[in-house]
Amino acid sequence: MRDFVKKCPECGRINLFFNKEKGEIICKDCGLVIEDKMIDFGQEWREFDPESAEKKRRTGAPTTYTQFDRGLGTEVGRKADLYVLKKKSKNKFFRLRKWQNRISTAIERNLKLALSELKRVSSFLKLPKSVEEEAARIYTMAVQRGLVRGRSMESVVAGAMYAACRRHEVPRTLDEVSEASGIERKEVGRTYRFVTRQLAITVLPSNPIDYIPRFSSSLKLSPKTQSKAIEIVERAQKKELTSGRGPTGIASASLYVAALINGEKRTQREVAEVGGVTEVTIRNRYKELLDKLNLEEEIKKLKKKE
DNA sequence: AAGACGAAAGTGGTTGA
DNA sequence: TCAACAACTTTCGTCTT
Repeated sequence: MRDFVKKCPECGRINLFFNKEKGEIICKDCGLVIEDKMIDFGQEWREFDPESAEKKRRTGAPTTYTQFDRGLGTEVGRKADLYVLKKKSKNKFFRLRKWQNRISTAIERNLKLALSELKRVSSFLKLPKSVEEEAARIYTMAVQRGLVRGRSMESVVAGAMYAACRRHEVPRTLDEVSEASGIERKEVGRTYRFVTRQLAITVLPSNPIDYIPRFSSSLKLSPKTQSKAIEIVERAQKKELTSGRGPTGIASASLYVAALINGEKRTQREVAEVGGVTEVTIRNRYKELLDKLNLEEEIKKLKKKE
């Protein structure tokens, strides 16, 4: 599943992540999508003559959730079409168009607005297209179920974004989504929970490891330290030190320890900053890690060298 | 003087009666 | 619906480098 191919052209790091199901390669560091839409273009049928080929083809324009009507909308014609109609059908034409407009204005206009907001937030967070699609899908379902009532459109968009990130294993913290969307963190969390519950969307508890590449690069730590941190998290997970704890806290503390071991010390303050947790949390996790993982030896070794 | 440490009180959310 | 509870935060005083 995890395949390290080459360097990311954007940030030069090697955190490329190949996802076969979604058909794309993304950089876990900066979110750049390197390869997208890796579809198998082959046909699964054979054409013998033009006639039967026509019957077998069944592709049209691709559908997408980031277009308010999935690119499938039907429009009741414009005035240009009118002159070919007779009087009776003219009335019908106007009636139909009136209804068309009514329906459009209600749901679709809201969707249009929301999706442009969604795109804004998504590009701010540098998210791959597949996540944006997912968020759009979630938002669309939320609208259809009337879950937006009583909530601001922006907050539901933010909640959908957050959920989509989690489902695609490229988690952003609540703080990051909050910053990108201009919605309070509490509110993002609230709508996220509400929406996922109402739509019965299952979201796996996020893995601390998913946060490490990004935190690591904001702290400008070496790849060596980064893999050390991942190793620490994995060891912690085996000892069940991670359940029930906030994943960002664990990721941050692991990075802090890893940096310490490799002599790239960062202050608790700095690590806490990028991890979106407080120093106290770092300290608590840090202490647990030292206690249960006997990392003291490694740190002592380092001290002797100096 | 800055960073690390830890105690204590407060916050928002989950859970179980 | 309410109270108990766990995780995390805020704040602040003390210790270490």
